[in-house]
Amino acid sequence: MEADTLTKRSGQRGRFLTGEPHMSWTDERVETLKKMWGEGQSASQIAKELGGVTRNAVIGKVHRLGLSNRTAGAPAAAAKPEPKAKPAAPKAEAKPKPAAKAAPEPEAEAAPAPEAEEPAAAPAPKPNLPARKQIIPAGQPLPPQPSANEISPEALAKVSEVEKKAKKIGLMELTERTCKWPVGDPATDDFWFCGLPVQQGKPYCEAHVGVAFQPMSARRDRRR
DNA sequence: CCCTGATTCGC
DNA sequence: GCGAATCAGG
Repeated sequence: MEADTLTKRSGQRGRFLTGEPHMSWTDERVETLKKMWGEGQSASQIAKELGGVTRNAVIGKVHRLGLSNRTAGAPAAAAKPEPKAKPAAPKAEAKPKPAAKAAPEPEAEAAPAPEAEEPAAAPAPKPNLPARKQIIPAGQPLPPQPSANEISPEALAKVSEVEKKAKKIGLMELTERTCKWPVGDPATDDFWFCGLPVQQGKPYCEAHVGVAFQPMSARRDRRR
């Protein structure tokens, strides 16, 4: 019957949250922060989720809470040489490197997966794959891997065309705003990602979205 | 260019 | 305590 043990919920004033100018770090919000940070979410993602705060605010809070380091099973291989000498130099590491071959980091961007109408269990796209050898290094939610499929010739043509304009970026350059369409063979030097601006809410650029998300109307009839 | 976290410092 | 500005890096 402790009525004041924590009174965590008594902090809510009589206002409902809706675009409040001053978001404070309520117990609830801090909880979310801890949870997401612990999960490896980025500060910007957390900030977006919480709303009303910037990633700077999130980072600042994280540090104040003393959770600057999210070591939780991840190797991290942190090389934390005591910062000194310069007032601004302790900048090294602390970034999730997808190239870590010692431990897969369960970092997921949470694929938005629009169009949830049809059970698109079978991926479809096939950007570029003359041979049958796909050995994706990272074991993360990469875009649907290629797979023989019938796609509108026009869509494919569009892809072929867009591939010429593709930025041809590397894995490191992938962001939520870059088309994540893989091209080529990961095992060769001829592998890259489209990198063009993605379509709102989708992981690929317009051209690749076209072939990635087939309504399945065009792909049915595949009996053999 | 986009992004990441780290730190500083005025509020 | 808070977070914008800044920094340092990928």
